[in-house]
Amino acid sequence: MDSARTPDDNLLEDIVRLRDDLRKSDRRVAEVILDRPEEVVGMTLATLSKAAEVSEPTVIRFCAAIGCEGFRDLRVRLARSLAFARTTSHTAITAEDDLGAIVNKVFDFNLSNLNWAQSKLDTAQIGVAVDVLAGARRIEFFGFGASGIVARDAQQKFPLFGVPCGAPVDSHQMYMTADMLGEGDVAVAISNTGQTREVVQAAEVARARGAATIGITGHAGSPLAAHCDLVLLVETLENTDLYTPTVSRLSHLVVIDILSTAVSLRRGTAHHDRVARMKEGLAKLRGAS
Amino acid sequence: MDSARTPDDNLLEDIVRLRDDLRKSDRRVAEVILDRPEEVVGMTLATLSKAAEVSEPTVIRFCAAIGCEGFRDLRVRLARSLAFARTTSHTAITAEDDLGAIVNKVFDFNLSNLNWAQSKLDTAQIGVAVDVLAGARRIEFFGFGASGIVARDAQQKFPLFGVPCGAPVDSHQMYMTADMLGEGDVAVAISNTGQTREVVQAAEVARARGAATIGITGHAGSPLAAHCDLVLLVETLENTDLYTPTVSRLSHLVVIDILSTAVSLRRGTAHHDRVARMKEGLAKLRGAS
DNA sequence: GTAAAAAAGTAGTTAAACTACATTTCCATC
DNA sequence: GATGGAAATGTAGTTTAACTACTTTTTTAC
Repeated sequence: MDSARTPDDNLLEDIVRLRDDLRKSDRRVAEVILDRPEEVVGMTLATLSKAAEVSEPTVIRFCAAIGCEGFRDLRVRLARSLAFARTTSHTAITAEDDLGAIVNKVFDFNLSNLNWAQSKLDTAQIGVAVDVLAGARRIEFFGFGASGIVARDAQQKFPLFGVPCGAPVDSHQMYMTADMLGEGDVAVAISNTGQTREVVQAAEVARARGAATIGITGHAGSPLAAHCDLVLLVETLENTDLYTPTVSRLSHLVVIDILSTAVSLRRGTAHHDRVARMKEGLAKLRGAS
Repeated sequence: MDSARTPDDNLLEDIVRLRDDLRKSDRRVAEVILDRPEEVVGMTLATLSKAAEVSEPTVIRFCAAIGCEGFRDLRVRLARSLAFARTTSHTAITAEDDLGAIVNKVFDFNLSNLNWAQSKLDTAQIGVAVDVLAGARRIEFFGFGASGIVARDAQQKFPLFGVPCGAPVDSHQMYMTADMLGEGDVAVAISNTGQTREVVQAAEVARARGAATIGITGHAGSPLAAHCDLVLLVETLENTDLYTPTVSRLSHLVVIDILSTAVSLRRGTAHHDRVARMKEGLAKLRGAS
């Protein structure tokens, strides 16, 4: 996909991920960069090598190891990375953080994660999912907990999908709904881990009943992926520090936006006019006159 | 807020703005940069001077004229500017867009909106809200439609808030809940336009009953703002193109993340341990072992 | 323990950014 | 229109920074 952005754009996160496979000296450079990236953007090679207590060629080798073409390229790509987020998934929120730091870290985690998800998303798979959804007689979204929020949000997009949409809220309703699906229906099952029992079960049952099943998950080899005809892998920089918010739901919401928009655009003029009219009425309800 | 990233750091726009006041030769450099900025990021001074048909020192002078500390600084700031611009430069989604373009536009609308919201958020107001929420006996979140999704998400954060939290789902329950609130309770009312009748009413009633009211809205002068003790203004780049997704809900979700995290960090060790234990159990439910 | 490979540093070279000075162009005044 | 001064711009050279080549040290495998 020529217009998709590449991981080049999130160098900080690349450094975090590659860190364990780097040479010992390279890791010292990495630590300095991760510790104070905004400063490093303005440093010379000599300054950075001193800060990391390695030689200049070692820094050059570090640049090559992380995929940069020299130090100049490192600086440019780091600046680009910092435009998105100044912290990485490895940064914890602690009780020592003042409110400003909390605000920035929470935003940056989410920004960085969205950017990461975008760069890793397989547009061809999205295209297949759009085909399936555009042909659906009915769509049911299954999710629990944070993914339940995404499922409910997706259901609200039923005017864009252009067919009846549901999002059952408890595990019994989920089972019942899945069981009543059949040929021509689509089940979209959402779970970042891909292991939430109720969601996996719903996908399994829906599939057994003849519905097409689409999984939205962060884990390709998960039980959910195994029970779906199609998997939309939404990679996430999730980290498990106690106070780091669950960021996957935002990228899942964006994927829902994409699916609903793309399906809607498939529908043609009558649908388009109908959606426009509905949005106009909704704006009145919302009071945006 | 000294550590907030602002869209002010946008060299491309600076160049456009300053262009008419630049020297003639400087304008030739500006034209090359504006014509092909992505290339310029990777150029040497010599290459750029040739492309602009000026001498090298003239390019250096151009750098100084636009506020850069030399060519190296120009390159870094241009890279940063481009990273911002890439997320903000999209036209409306139309039926002519291929799927790749839709994917990028949807992501970029959301990314640029989060960036904007972050830069405009008043951290002092967030701090006041955190104080109020940390002292609440009970918290109820009110939202409808897309904001209903946010309210439900916020309610799910009750372990972090550390007090009972609710998010009534229909207008009758919202009214009943608001009416039963009292001194010591907090009502958080969420509406991007600030004009959704049911949400405004809930805030009004809750406030009349003695609850502290916090509004999360994109519009400072709205009816919702008028009925709240405290307003968290979450600015949004919302646009009303038919197929541009409702991006405000993502920034509202991030604000909920911030509030819940900050309140949780206020609670102390016993709460901290309790949250940790709960998250551990939840991870098991989610299957992340 | 030994040899080979990998890692890392020193020394030097090259390229790039920048400064100093000279030349050209433009503007204001008569 | 001519002249002088200021501003703009370029040439030439210097300095700095990035990088390469080779040497030394450390690590790994047998």
